[in-house]
Amino acid sequence: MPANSPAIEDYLKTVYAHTEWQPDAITPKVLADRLGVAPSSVTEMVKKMAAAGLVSHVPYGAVRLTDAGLSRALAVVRRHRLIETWLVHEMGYAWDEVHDEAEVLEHAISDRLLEAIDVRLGRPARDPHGDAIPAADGTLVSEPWVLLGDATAGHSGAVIRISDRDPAVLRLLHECGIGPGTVVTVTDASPEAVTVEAHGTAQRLPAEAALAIWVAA
Amino acid sequence: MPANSPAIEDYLKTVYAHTEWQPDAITPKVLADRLGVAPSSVTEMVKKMAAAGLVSHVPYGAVRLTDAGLSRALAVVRRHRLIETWLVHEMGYAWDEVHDEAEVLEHAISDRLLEAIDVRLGRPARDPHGDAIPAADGTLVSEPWVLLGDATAGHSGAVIRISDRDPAVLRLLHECGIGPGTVVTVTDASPEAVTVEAHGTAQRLPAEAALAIWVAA
DNA sequence: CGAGAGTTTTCGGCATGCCGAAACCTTAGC
DNA sequence: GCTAAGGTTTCGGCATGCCGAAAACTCTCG
Ligand SMILES: [Mn+2]
Ligand SMILES: [Mn+2]
Ligand SMILES: [Mn+2]
Ligand SMILES: [Mn+2]
Repeated sequence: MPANSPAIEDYLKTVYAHTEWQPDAITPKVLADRLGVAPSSVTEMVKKMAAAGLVSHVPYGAVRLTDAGLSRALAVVRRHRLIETWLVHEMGYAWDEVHDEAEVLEHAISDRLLEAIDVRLGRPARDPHGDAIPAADGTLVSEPWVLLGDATAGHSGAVIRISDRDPAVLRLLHECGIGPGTVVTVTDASPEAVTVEAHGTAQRLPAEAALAIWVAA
Repeated sequence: MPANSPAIEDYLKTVYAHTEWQPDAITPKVLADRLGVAPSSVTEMVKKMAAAGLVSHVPYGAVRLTDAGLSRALAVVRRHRLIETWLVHEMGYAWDEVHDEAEVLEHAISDRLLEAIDVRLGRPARDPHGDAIPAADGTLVSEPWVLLGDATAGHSGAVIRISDRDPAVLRLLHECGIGPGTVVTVTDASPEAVTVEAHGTAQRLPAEAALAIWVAA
């Protein structure tokens, strides 16, 4: 009946985020891993969310957002990314330090305060990781992209976005001088690692880093 | 065992706030009214907090903060008041609009973000209502004061602080042009209302407003 | 002193969200 | 096709925080 709570907002956000990186719908197991809860907790919560019309789910099947769930998820994603942007632009945070703070604040800020932050920042279209910030009406900017982990040798383009899921990856890329906007050229690609040229120097990126990066197609 | 949670933080803050306006310790009934919960809920929570060493309480008696509880309460009050100040100084809120937002954010902000806000604001000593903001070490500024509701005719002084508990009182005072710093002179005092001269005009303040105002002694 | 009013506590219960163990499906490999 | 592994669900249980009803207590007034 409630249909909204910090817990449900995090479930919605996680289901949505998965679709940004993977074409197939998320399974309960992956949801549980991402959220750091037991699979049995996911079963229960998904059942409640399905009853509330936020996701569709058949027993033993994957979890998909309904239209209502997508719109709720986009609202949470908007909060998360605007807060991250604010922390970096105004509060002196580095891009690899904002995720945990935003993870909590996204559930606590009012619509009014969010609007005030959005205005102060000039209604940004992307957060510090290059993640697109949904507009208040759910609109999203988009550009053609390819996962750096899937790119072939010779591919060249600007980094569009970097997953903020793993702080270790963010720190590694920070040390390499790679961030949103950096132009990279793939010189060698294998399943274990991708070697790119960036700022005129060669960088070897392990698969977990290469799969966290979108490059312009 | 937890000894901290949004609920416990609100209980601590409420017990502390009572001591700023009333000399006697708070009773469970008043605590319940202020928090908007049932008396039985207070009994349970106070028992937990006493077990955690945050308050002292004998059955059927009043509730008092221990040293540990006071220090925890001051930390929450500091958060609340710094957030209110930030909302007014940087986010375009009026002083009668900040309380509810701060009531939620005080439980969500990290120490690091609080420090960044404090620095940005220049480490303010008082919030928009004139409430003293405890320093990170628990230090508090203080000046001699008297409740306007207890003042006698002829008393004159600057308004030091105004309780932010009742938004209606805040709006009334806003319309009267009375805020922290306003110099008022009591021209008539009765149990029902106090008449003061402020900015050269007479204002009749009902008891609930007069009892929400500290004036310099 | 003895009531009665008001306050406080006790008790059973509910809602949310989480867990582990065990049972139950699905599916890939043989 | 069968089986075993792995994913999913069910089930009982726990922690937090809240409630209302009823019992217990305190205190004031007559
Ligand atoms: Mn979150
Ligand atoms: Mn991000
Ligand atoms: Mn609060
Ligand atoms: Mn205040």
